[in-house]
Amino acid sequence: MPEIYENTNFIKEAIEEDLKSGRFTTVHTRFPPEPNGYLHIGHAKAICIDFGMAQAFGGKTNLRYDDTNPVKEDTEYVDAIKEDIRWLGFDWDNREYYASDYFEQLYQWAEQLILQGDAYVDDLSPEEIRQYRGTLTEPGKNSPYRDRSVDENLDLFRRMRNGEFPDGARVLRAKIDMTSGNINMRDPVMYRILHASHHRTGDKWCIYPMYDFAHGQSDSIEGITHSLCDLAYEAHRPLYDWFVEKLGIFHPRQLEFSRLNISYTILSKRFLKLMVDNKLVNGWDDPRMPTLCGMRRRGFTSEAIRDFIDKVGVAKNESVVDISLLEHCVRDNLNVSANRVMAVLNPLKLIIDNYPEDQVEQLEAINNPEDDSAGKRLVPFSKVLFIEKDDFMENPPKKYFRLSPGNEVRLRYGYYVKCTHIVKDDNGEILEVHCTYDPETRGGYSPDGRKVKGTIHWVSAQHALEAEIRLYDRLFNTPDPDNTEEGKTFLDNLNPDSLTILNSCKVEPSLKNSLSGDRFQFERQGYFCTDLDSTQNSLVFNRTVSLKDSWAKISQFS
RNA sequence: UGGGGGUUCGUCUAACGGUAGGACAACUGACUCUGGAUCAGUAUGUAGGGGUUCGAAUCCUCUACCCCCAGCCA
Repeated sequence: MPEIYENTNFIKEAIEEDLKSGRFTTVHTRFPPEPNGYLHIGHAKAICIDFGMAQAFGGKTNLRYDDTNPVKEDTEYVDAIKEDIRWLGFDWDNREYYASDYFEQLYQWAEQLILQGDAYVDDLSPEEIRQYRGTLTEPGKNSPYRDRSVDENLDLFRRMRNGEFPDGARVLRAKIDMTSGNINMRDPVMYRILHASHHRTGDKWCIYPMYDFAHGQSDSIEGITHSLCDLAYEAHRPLYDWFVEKLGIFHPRQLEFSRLNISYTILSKRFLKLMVDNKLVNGWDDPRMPTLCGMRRRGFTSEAIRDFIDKVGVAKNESVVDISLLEHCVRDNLNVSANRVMAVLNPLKLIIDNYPEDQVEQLEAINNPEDDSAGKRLVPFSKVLFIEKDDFMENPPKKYFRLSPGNEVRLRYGYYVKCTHIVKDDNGEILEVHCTYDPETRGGYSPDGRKVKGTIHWVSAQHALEAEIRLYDRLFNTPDPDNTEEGKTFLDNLNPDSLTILNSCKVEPSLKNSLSGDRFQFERQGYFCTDLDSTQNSLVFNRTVSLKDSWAKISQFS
């Protein structure tokens, strides 16, 4: 498992104190996803914290599905979630649990609370319960069914289990305090009637526990010492504590941290699902999605994501992390791990007039200057090449170091070439750039020591492979997509240019056998990976992230 | 105008009564066969007011602002 969380944070400090004080002697955490959707990078933060904290103290982490609501959950998600956690680099050994494993125990505990006079069956309708609950500023009032006898409660609850009542007819409630300032303590619902088939227990149950009655006790059963969750559950902690205290069972400690937010990004299962369902993106694993499967397909490495989560830190401040930090982490990781390769996205023909017609040279190129062990490769060179359209300008501005009439540049790993003239079509569009090369500069060095300012990449026309290249950009064009004016939604902030498909790109022949998931740096362009759709005869690459481009910055000011 | 949290460079995050530090972003410059990478440097911050103290981001107090809670969701 990856090393993570060498940095300190308030949770780590709290755990240290607990160990020191003897409140706990070991550290055991859990990651509790609900199997109702795909994991996104917000979950990655929780995963890294849950597993990372346990690991920091030599403890364990359980995977536990929080599957208490059969109408929303599906086994489809169970496997996807496991795959994503493993991909991220974490392992729960054989400790794969389900809240539904504990349904019988939870039921018994519910009866115990009834026997203790701490729970009652309520016949109020959902609407009435809402009314009786009061508001944020007014206390609630007791249900007329609140003072039923233990025997009656027990009888009714057993009949709820037996399926004698329709959905919504009754609920089991904790008897706490209808006047509490904390609305969660105003006799919260423990069980509801749901005649629905559960993905694991099938039709065995028609009553299902609520989150609040399931989570803490599940933690307790598993011996979880530190139950780490997001700030939303802070107001539920008194209830969490209340249940385990009343039941007299092992009492884990719940600690809350702020969830991850990223600029130009939406991290809401509901919104992500909306985009998938409305085909605004091509599925959960669309490379533009912040889902782990989407990011994986995009070419992100799990190392980069873990590094990002680590750099973001753990605190209680509600914060929005700049997406540029994520991009930095991806570049940082890919820079040292991805092999370099030459690819021309928008081809322009470059003809070397003084190069022998049928000659082909194999030029040596370095695979990764950051990693000697990556070795070298040979790239074929010939008279007719493709270069990037952007790398030629007929009337260049100042500080443009690339090819232009009369100017000399270096073809990477190749020769110095000097532009002599261009050929245009009737519309004035440049068809060919002609140049001459200096045979003395093979490999990219000149014996007379003269310097060229620019180095451009190229692909030999007769050896080039055709490829489709998908350019991805941020999905939204505003930093806070969900913050919209009246009458608009986050969908109005979708970036119409988040996907650009380039169809006749030219890539060097070494890419012929690349496999889905392979990552490369296309020199001077960015990091790319071979897409799932790619085949040997029809190559497809995704742009993971562009390289930092200081020319773009210079040119935008001139 | 109930309850619970929060507020430190543009953005995240440290500092636990003793020089406000790091990362990303930005801007200089150096170097470079990727206008990449790397290196060096610059600027920017304790929400506000009182108080305690030799000394306060840190302790006390008042104020302001932000977030969460009124699902038979999690």
